[in-house]
Amino acid sequence: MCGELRSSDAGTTVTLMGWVNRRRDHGNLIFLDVRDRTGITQIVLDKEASPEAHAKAEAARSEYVVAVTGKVRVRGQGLANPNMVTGDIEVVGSELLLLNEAKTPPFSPAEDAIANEEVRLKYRYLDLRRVEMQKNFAVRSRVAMAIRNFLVEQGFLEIETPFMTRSTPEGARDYLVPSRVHPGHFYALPQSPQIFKQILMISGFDKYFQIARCFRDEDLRADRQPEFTQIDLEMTFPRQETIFRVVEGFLQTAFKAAGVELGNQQFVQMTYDQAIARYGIDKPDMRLPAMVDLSTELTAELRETLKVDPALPVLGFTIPRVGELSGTARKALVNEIRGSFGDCGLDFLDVSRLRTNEAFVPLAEAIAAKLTAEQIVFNGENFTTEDLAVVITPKPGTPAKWNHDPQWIWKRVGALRLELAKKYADKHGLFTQTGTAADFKFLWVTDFPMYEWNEEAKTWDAAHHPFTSPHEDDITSGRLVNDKGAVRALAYDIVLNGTELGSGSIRIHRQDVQAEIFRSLGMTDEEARARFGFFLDALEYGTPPHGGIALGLDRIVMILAGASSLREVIAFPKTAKAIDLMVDAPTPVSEQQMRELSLRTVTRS
RNA sequence: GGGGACGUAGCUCAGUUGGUUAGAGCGCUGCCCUGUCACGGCAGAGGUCGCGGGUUCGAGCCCCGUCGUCCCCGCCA
Repeated sequence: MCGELRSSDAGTTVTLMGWVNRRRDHGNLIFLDVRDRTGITQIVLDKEASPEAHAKAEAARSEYVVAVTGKVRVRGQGLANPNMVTGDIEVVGSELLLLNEAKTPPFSPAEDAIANEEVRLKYRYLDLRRVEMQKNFAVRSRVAMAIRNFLVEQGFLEIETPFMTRSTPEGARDYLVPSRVHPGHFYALPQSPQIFKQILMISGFDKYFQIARCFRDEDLRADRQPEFTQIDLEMTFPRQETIFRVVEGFLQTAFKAAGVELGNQQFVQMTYDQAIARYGIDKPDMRLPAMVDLSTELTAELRETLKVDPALPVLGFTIPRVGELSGTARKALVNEIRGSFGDCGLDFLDVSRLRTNEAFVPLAEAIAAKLTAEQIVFNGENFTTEDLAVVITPKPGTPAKWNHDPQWIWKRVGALRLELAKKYADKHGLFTQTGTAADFKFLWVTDFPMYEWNEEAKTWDAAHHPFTSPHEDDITSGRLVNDKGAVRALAYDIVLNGTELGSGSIRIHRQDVQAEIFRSLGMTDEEARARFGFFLDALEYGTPPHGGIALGLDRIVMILAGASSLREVIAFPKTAKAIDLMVDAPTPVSEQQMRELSLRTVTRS
């Protein structure tokens, strides 16, 4: 194929088929770069040697589909192109067929500059011809295959589950499919195969997996599409660690398939509480140092002078290798931070300014020492003026909302940490991909809270999903009833570079516990039966302990491809408004179709 | 649902304080060219300045609305 010929092929006669990437017309000599999935080869057409082929080449244009037959020749002295893999050779075209013409494309797949997304998505077939995209989908295919092979070798059975299933009101909004046969009734597309995979465990398939399409009718983000692909798995009699080892195993294999040798990289583990306290987020980006609480460094006196609330944490963090900021840049930064925090009682403490006042020098030193300690733990480097230090203090008399949720300040400062990291990403180089294991920082987050307080409805909701098992201790201790906020779930997330790759849990396998959880979520037994009766029934027929996880294949590939949007690794993605610009979906349907489904549209006020 | 950025030639973009005929690069069309590889040279075509309204003697530029794309918050068990 076009990317495969080398100087060792010299002398052989070949036929190449592909698209005209570029044409360079020198009059009696024409060069055609012919492109296919594997690469590009230069074809030379000489008017004297092959007048017919040359004449056809004159008519050829970008993106014409051609077939060229000719002899492979090593290029002469000084004619090789070191920038091309096939640059040592060329094919001397003796016969050229124009298999198909092409309209002038709205943008060229050969161009380095890429068009705006609207045009790319509308002409997706042209966009997908670009080398970059071809590469992404090759990675995707290899990764999926590696995972499939790994799981099958580990004794997992691939089983498909329905796309048309039953609507479950919990969680994300469902995509609904109207039933023709049952007027007014709807199927729902699965948000995940959750209940089916648990039933498969009850059915005795002790290790199940599926590369499954899932559907969620929620608003999109760069890392969220309405339909996406999960590597879904479940097994019987697992401990958390059993699941972790399986996932770590297939990630190693998948990354290897994509050309990244993770070796024996540590999959760090921390609890949800630790993650919030150290990073202010449940999916910490471990490519950056953690936050540190500096409140112990401030004496009561200093707090008074600096107007710092004594009851709340003083959080500091560094963004390494930002480089020294100019005075103006520094001022702008401080204003920006103060501006965004002004309404919630947080203030920026400028460590370098502290040093200018003798009374505060010891404090500045103490803070610097703590930040240094953290940075040494992180990457072995001392904290220097090259690193950006940010210290955020709470003013006394802070807004009441904090009193209900002391984690609020951690989360808020944690968000700032990410914002600044992104802002200085190019400068500090921590996010620059090197193609080695060091680019990828994995993390398991465990012990998620079981319940989440819903301020609007004044109820406790399931933080994960209602089939998640609480810690055994929390069942026996009675916290399930008395102290829902403190109940920990046997739920875990796998996080990579600040992106949640997957989420799983050990499930409830006892009908009485399941019923108890439904009750604790404010569901009466009747309601639970109405929604999940079939599942409660199943639990009563000998359910083994089981658990599993689901990982976003799209996100894994996105990170491996170094892309910043899922659209780069999904062949036919949708826009932020969930529209497919190529096929133009969704569309209205005919009156006839609507009638068949017993549907009528109404205008919403 | 909310906030922000963007929308000018096929593509990427510039367009000053509101002022005559709206520009560049790439691409495209024609002609020339035997060693280019982002080929080169000459000539040329190509515009509903997203759309609608308003202000003004005059709007690509100001105001209001609207549509589209992207990013973020909410939402995503």
